[in-house]
Amino acid sequence: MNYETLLKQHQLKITPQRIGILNMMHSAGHITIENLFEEIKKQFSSISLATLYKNINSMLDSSLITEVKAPNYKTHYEITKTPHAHFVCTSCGEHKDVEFDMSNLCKNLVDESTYEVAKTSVIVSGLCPDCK
Amino acid sequence: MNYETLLKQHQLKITPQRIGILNMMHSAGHITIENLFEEIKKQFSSISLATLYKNINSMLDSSLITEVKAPNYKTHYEITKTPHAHFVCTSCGEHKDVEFDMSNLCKNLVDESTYEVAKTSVIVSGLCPDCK
DNA sequence: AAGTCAAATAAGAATAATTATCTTTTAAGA
DNA sequence: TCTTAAAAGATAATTATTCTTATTTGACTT
Repeated sequence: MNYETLLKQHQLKITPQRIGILNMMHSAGHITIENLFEEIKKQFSSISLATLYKNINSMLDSSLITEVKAPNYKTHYEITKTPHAHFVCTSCGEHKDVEFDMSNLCKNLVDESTYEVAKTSVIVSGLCPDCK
Repeated sequence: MNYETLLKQHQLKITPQRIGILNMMHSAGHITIENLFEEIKKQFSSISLATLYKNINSMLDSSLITEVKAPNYKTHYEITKTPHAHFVCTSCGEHKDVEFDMSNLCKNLVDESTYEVAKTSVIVSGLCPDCK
């Protein structure tokens, strides 16, 4: 699916800046605000940091993107995909997606008759294969 | 165990401010920097915010405390306990500990022959029993 | 118990990160 | 096309965090 229709589905206006942000985010996999700004400036030299923040926030509000907040690392952003876990390498800092069935996890976590589970975030840190 | 020996174990100097911070953190369970500062000022009216930040950082470095970074919420801090998961209520904002066996989870998550897992963070959000 | 020293504190300056304000521009529907 | 609400850009304001310097204090030694 392309980003135009994705934005439309989330009732967000289609702008070149937003397309650019989503492209960067997609090719990086996960990216911080500051890296995103660096990259996006290459394409839109006059883009304002405020525009970036505002777009990040509106895309977060609509759940088009997701924030990944790993302990000891800056927040990374990714395009929302099917639920999965993250692995963060303490050596190279890389954030990697890890396939994982969240719904199964929740059954073991809290009593779903008393809690109403909405989202689950699983972040594992350690050494990735390259750094081990 | 009291906080003096806990600090000593982590090779941190015992100061009244640090004892106070740990007391607040313990009674709150999980607390943000700003709430911690509000509370601690009642006890140490002249405490500096820089002191709070520096202590939080040194206690994080030594793993005496742990940061809990839930999506959409400010970072909360807690005294490091045995590994457990967290539940964050999207209605009242409460952070609650949830018993959970992390080591078991990891076995299903990544191939431990290629990855070296150090820590795991599991944060579930939704409605707590009181808000459901 | 007094002396020493590295580390911690306080105060405030400096820097970084995020949000708000205001004007201009633009996407999208009539 | 025209219209309008929303988005972009510029920059100010706010908030969060770190740094600097002088002073104080905890912990260790004698």
